[in-house]
Amino acid sequence: MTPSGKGDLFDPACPTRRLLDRIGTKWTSMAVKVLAEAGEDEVRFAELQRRIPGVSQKMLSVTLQSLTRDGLVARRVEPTVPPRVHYRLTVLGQSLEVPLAALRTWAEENMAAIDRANAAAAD
Amino acid sequence: MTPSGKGDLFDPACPTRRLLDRIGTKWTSMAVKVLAEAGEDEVRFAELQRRIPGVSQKMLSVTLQSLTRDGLVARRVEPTVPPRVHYRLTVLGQSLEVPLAALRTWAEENMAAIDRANAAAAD
DNA sequence: CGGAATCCCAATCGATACTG
DNA sequence: CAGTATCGATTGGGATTCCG
Repeated sequence: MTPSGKGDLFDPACPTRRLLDRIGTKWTSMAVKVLAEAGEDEVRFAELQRRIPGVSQKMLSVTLQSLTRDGLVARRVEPTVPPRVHYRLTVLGQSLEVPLAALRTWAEENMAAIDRANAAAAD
Repeated sequence: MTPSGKGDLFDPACPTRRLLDRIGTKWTSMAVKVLAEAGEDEVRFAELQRRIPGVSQKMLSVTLQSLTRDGLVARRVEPTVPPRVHYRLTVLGQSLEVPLAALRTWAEENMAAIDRANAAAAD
């Protein structure tokens, strides 16, 4: 990356876009929310899938991998057979939950207004 | 839209995902930021493009259309020739800026930690 | 049980060209 | 100037199958 070439892009100093690329991915915010609701408790893979309606095994898997690589989620494997894998938010992940919760609150309070604007624009 | 159709999915009671679908789109958050920085002032199309490095005419256009339909941005056309089109955040758009700014702050403060986690995971 | 691998479709985005 | 139209490349993500 960093094509210092020509039409060169925005600035690498814009972490916001990079963050939105991550949390904007289809299932990430829901996974963070579910894990945040669990508080200190760990949540197993299947349980997460149950609590995130519509998510496929694959997408939940890649989503959790991504969050784990980013240091937002911690993964713990019980070496039993069959294995049990537990997830929880890291401290960093919990700190992200704060602004994310604010965004959720905004969404809950204002999506209706956005829907109304869209309906009005549909003329 | 209005996923009353079929591709329908999880619960419609989750406005967060729908919001993230919008602001998570590549240029939306940057456009909102630039418009927010302008405060009460209006910003012209070309000026927005100048302030959002890398955005194409087309993408800026569709982004602004989307924001306008959502009632987050107001569009004003001066019927001169050539025309001048001005954009500004609506009150709703300004209210979105608040949680969005919080997310930006988080991003600026913690993306480095995420990058470090990624580097550490690259083993 | 919790993934990894593969396939495939749909949406997104960029480049380019054209218009009022 | 501020778009719209079209096309092609890239990506996201769902379904399915296989593995430890």
